[in-house]
Amino acid sequence: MANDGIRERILDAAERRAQRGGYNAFSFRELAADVGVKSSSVHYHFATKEALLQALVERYCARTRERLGEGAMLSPDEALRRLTAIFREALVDDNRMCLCGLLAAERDGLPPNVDAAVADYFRMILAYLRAALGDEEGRGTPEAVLATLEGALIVARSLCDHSIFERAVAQHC
Amino acid sequence: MANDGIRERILDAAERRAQRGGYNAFSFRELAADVGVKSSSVHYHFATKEALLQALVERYCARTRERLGEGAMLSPDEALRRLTAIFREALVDDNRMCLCGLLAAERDGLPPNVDAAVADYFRMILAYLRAALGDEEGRGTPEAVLATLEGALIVARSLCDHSIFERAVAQHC
DNA sequence: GTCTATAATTTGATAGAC
DNA sequence: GTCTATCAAATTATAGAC
Repeated sequence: MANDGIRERILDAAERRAQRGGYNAFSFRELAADVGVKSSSVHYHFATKEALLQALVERYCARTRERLGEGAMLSPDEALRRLTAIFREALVDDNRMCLCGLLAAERDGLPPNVDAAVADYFRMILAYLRAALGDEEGRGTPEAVLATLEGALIVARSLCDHSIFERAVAQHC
Repeated sequence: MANDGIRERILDAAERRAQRGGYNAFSFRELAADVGVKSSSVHYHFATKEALLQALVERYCARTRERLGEGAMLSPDEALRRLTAIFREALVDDNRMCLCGLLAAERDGLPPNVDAAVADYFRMILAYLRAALGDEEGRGTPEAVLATLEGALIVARSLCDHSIFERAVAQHC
């Protein structure tokens, strides 16, 4: 069950590329080459690019949700630690942006279904933070935490300096 | 001097489109149509798309610098107020992202010169904040302020809710 | 400095054999 | 389910007339 299934491997390749360059930075042919098939085979699994990206964002959102757990059952510190760790990993392991942060930035160039799936991701993160942080305002609002994490990845990647991420999120974690 | 010069009008059109969809979300033909010329005329003013975007980012950076003024000569409150106002305006007036925040997110799909110009923008903003905030840590680090502003635009635009921007940046301004 | 015309390439997508 | 072959459209970019 490790990682078989062409469909999942196509999504893996798309995820890697989309988190680095965005919606228009990769093609069916490139994904096909990554996986070792032809572009028509990619189209067999995903009829359109919109469908592929929608599935990708939904998988990304589901994985994040599983990894975070139930915000209401965690201490504020643990909840923030888990969320920050996910963003830090994207940066440190592979110099990636958050998939949904990047796509949301490109919003006006996205098909409607992708845009909607991205918005759902943000709603999920904000609900998690609201449940975890409760009424304490010492750590900042859920909106501030999420915004800082997204922006910290952008600036740290552009300046090729991971310590920028740490200085940006220090007050929240 | 209001806004004549085809060159400037091309940059205006590119700026509007790039701040909404990113580097690959517009073409020479679209810019030409916006301005009322043909795409070959756009190429007369900017030989390549890389050159056009580089000029665009440099103009964006220079305008922002002029509008901010010298950070060292401003109170921390006034410095933060000015910077926040620029980001808020992009969101409220026209539902735009920060040009450099969007391009930086797409980093791996950018030509090298554009990537470098975007990094210069972030260095400029961070230097401004360092000069303005000095050693006071009460408002957060320069990195945290910049990251929060960039991320706040992303999330607020995706969820079509300007109040998210205000809740995200409230602690800094 | 702008135009027409076009080259060269890439893209998302489809038809049909196997 | 993957392949070969191909299409129609769009893209960046150039040549040359005016």
